Amino acid sequence: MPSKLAAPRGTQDIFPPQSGRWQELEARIHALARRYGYGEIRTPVFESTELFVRGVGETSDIVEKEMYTFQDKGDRSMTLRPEWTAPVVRAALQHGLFTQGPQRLYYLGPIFRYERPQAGRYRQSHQFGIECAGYEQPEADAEVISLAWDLLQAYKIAGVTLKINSIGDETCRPKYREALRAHFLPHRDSLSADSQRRLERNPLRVLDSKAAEDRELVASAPAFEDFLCAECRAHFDAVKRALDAGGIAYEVDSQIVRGLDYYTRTVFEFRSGALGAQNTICAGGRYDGLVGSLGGPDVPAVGFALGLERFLWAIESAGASEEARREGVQAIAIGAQALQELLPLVAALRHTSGWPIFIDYGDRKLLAQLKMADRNNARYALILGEQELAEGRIVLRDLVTRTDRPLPFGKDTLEALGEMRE
RNA sequence: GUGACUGUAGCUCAGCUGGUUAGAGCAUCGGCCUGUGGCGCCGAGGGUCGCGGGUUCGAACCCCGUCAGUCACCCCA
Repeated sequence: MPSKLAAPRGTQDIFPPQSGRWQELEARIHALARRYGYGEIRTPVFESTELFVRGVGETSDIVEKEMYTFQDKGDRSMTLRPEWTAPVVRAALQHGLFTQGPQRLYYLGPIFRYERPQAGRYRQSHQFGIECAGYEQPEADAEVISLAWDLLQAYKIAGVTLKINSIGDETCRPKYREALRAHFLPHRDSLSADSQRRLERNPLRVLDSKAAEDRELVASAPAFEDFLCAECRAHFDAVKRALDAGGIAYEVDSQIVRGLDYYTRTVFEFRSGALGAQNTICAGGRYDGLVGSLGGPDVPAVGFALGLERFLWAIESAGASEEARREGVQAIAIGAQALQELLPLVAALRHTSGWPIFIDYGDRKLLAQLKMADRNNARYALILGEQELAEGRIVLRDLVTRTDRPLPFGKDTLEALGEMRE
């Protein structure tokens, strides 16, 4: 706290053991994506500002006030990635992926948004997401939702609900927009200031409002489901059927709209009741027009983004704090000579055993080093002191059962240790 | 961008209505202990009381400003 150099607002440093939980989640994500046939894409952390303005939408909150934008030395306007979909599409276009048939890609990494931080909201946060491009079929929507579902199920987080909706396409959305306008316009003056503005620019967004004065009007607003064109209705029905067939529990919620401009047809959110005000941990939908609007061919696509910070928070509040397993060996030398003798064994163990090998160079007493072993959560201690040195032995102490076992010290030690492994 | 609350040791916090050299627990280091641990006992180091200004004989405490943190709003992962 006295340090003047602190991490920037809304960012965080992650240490053990917390970093271990990140690694575990990330490993699970990579494995899951692989099982669904998705390959990882990595893109630059910053992009040309124009990409996000065009991709995310000029009137979206992200572009209007949340971007980390700067001029580089060549006087180009650059922006730290506030979301992944636009960069993924850009990269796929740049390298001609869309001429090579359907693409299944996933990403895992940081995003940046200039916002006031609060519980579950950061200026640098991390997202896992997937993009399934090249299929307009509802099976793709179901696949994407199913992958997210599997990840959430794997952690058995209670109180997570999946809400889905359809926000139509170019055919039916204008009609619905008009119906919404007709619904709200007579009561315009009783709406919140924000909603009045939204009514002008994008009436769909009024449904997003949580303002108390808007609640009643929003609840009584017409549902998009009643305005869907035949094609969109058929698509939505097929998505629901596929989810049913997959045993995925969902709830149709006509108020799910999503903040980004590029969504079409299916939109969905996973929310956790265990979190604070920011309770959406995963959200996504279909964006059939985005690739075309970024100058590419007419490629339909569907995807989601999942916030890792919120997901980890949900996992933790589910209370699954399991005891750290004891693992590895604390190599203990007593005295300078013993240390020199022990070092080659430490090196050999690090190369061959697969265990974490801990060692202290501080010339501490046995007792102190055993305490270190506890702190390191080591399973065994390998003790080499004067007596052992003189007798050509080394003591392997099981730190759980507290039993000692003398082993020959020398070239047989590794072999003897190998027998310890199950 | 707006609002509320908070800011004392590495961490968690105490510090009564402003009154001498600012405390505790945990953690760290050392000792008890020439070699058998998570416990115990003893001791040590570590603080511009977020920062700046003001009121006062005197401020960690009161006032103003500022910065930071937390939560909430808007909105979102």
